[in-house]
Amino acid sequence: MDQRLPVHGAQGDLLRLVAFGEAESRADLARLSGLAASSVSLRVEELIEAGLLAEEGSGPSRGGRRPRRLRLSPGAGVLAVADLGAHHARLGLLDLSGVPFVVEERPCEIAKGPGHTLGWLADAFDDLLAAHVPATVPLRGVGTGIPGPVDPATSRVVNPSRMPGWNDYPVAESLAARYDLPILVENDANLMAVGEARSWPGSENLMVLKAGTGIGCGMIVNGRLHRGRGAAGDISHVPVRSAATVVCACGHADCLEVHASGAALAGALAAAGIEVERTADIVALVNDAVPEATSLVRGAGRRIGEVLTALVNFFNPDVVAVGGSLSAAEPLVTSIRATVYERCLPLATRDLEIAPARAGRDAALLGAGALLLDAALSG
Amino acid sequence: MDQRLPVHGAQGDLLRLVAFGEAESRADLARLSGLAASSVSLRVEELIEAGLLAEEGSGPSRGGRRPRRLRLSPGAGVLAVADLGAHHARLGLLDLSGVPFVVEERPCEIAKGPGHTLGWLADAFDDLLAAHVPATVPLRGVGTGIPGPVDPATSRVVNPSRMPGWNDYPVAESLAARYDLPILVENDANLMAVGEARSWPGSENLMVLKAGTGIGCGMIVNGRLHRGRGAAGDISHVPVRSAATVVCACGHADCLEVHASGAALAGALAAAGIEVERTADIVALVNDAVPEATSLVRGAGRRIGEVLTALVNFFNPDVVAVGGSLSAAEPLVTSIRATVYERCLPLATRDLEIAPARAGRDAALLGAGALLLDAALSG
DNA sequence: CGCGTTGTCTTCGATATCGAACGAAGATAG
DNA sequence: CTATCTTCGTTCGATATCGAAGACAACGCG
Repeated sequence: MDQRLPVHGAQGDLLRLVAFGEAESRADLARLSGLAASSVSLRVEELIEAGLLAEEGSGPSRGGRRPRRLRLSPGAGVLAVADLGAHHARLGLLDLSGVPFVVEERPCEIAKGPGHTLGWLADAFDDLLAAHVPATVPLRGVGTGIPGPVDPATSRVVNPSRMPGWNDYPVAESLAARYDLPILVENDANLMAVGEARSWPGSENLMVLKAGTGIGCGMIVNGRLHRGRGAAGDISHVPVRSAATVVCACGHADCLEVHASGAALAGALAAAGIEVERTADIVALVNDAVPEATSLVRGAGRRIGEVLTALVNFFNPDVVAVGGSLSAAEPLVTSIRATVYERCLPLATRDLEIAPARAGRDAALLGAGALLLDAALSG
Repeated sequence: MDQRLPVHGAQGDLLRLVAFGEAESRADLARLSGLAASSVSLRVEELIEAGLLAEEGSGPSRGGRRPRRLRLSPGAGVLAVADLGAHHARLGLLDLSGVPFVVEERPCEIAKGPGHTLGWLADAFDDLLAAHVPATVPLRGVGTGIPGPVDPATSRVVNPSRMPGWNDYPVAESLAARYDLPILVENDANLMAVGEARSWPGSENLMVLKAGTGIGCGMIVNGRLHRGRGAAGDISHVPVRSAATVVCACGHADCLEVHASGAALAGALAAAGIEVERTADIVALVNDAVPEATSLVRGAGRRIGEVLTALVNFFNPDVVAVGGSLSAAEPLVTSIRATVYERCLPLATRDLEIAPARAGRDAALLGAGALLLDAALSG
């Protein structure tokens, strides 16, 4: 059941082009890969031989002979990916195009520690695989998102604020012990950014904001995830202006997180006598036009926009995509946009799009799939 | 005198490795380029044939046969580069390793407009070439830094704040009309960042601050300059907290520039009855321990540090290098460092170095050389 | 001084890629 | 329906890269 993809050299690039939907024929592949048409034919032949690609009828003519359409072979393999949250995990099985064919959400307490959680996760994967994947179809990679910083050099969790027991735990090694496969461990906001980036073709530089219970951000530079030393994108503790001084768990005052996160809004609503349990409840209140909630969300948007102003001037992205559960509240995006456009350099906002995220709830799973495929297809 | 480098394919990579001092022998080249030793020998042979490389004695043995040391041929060519400022231009001639062998500073009023300035620049280049370069040595590239935003797609100046008449002027085309060669036009802070980056081997992600009369910043991501859409790095109009409200030329209040630039400090000193002409005078005052000057520079450092806090958390670089004429005032770097370390996430500052720039006054010229070589050697 | 070791560079056959030419299959026009 | 053009895919000789083996050159040690 466990085996690495038997690809070498240019084969990986070709497979990737087909998997990501960029190429559908040998001619497409030749154009996009830069290889000679003859070389493409040879490689494709090998990939079909290996059971990874399949020919499937013919495509539409573009004025000449019809192309013979190429697809990933359905039996080529699957990826198992997850997005771990504080109390829930989102699990998915993807085909080698990175398209999910099963997605489930299961309760899971990350605070129970890494040993317990990762064991549970692997069991859940095995469970899903047994239920939805024939034994003949091999598992090709395993990946998970983590709600905390991940050191890209070691794939260990570092200084997580809400994951007791996880600090410096070798997550990737733990999974590798159970699966002899490419393993991916990455911060959840980063995965979301990668997934979201695929919904913005043509844009090479993106900021993807995750506004939920907490605030996270992922950064795509030149089409690739920027990790820095593992902390990149963490804007939750940037100081913001505010009338009242609120101290954050990090020890500093007036971090963005204590003024604009879903948790902070829930607190403020509670102080106003409105109890909410989860961030989705806040969105519901806004959609019901409860003035306190709307006003609070607007304020959060302005605070976030203030922070983004500096970042947009500095990074000058093509797109700022706003995702996370709180982004379903329309005033959030609106007020972020207003603040950034008002205060940024015209040059920086000239071609800037600030918009709700497009990739939906599975963005992180899609991102995990994309990164896993990248890893598997360049080996 | 004008001809493009006659290199194709892998030759460029090899030449680059020798030029940048990373390889000194065929064996080095084989290791670093990933090519087979036999292929390297062939390519090197061709490059020697073409007069670009030369063998120069033998290097030190590492336990076996001595390597035959490779160097760029002295007659291989030169690059002409400049860094245009408001009232001065710094001009240099570089060999193909990017090492300057002539550097001059000449007065030049950029406000006279692009036609005049670029004509003057080309005359100055011709002048320098005639004086220092034999006619047999060809010019291989021309580049210049500009104190304003440059659109990377078109190499035109866009919305420059202090360059009347330059808006949307096709600088690269204008130079190309006079030189049939690779042409480089880039923002001055970006060039400085590229030059500085070469002084930090091993660091892939850098922020390079240029603190002078104005405030600029360049960003190196993954070892390469990040341009965004041409505005990346422009932090001069990020709002900062301040007691007094000062309106900036951009129309907004309390931009970093009006509180922390050399120009702003000069203004504040004048208000205190101390007249200064140039930023260097401020540095002199600080070094003479004039309390008003030192205090103002400290304040500027804190303001800059505040802005950097958000950027460092977000970008998570390996190095923040502080350059520009004002950086010679030691309290500036000290107070930037103190502010950033105090307020940033520990994870983001764990491996962060905040230090004075290492590349010196020619950083921008070095950067221009590096980018020109990159361009010339990948064609 | 001889000899094994280590590292550098070249020779040469094996292999992979390229690119031009060709055949296949369909669109378009008269 | 035929002629012509376009695109797709394959065949095949020319070319470039590779990699193993060997020649070369210096060092260290007995």
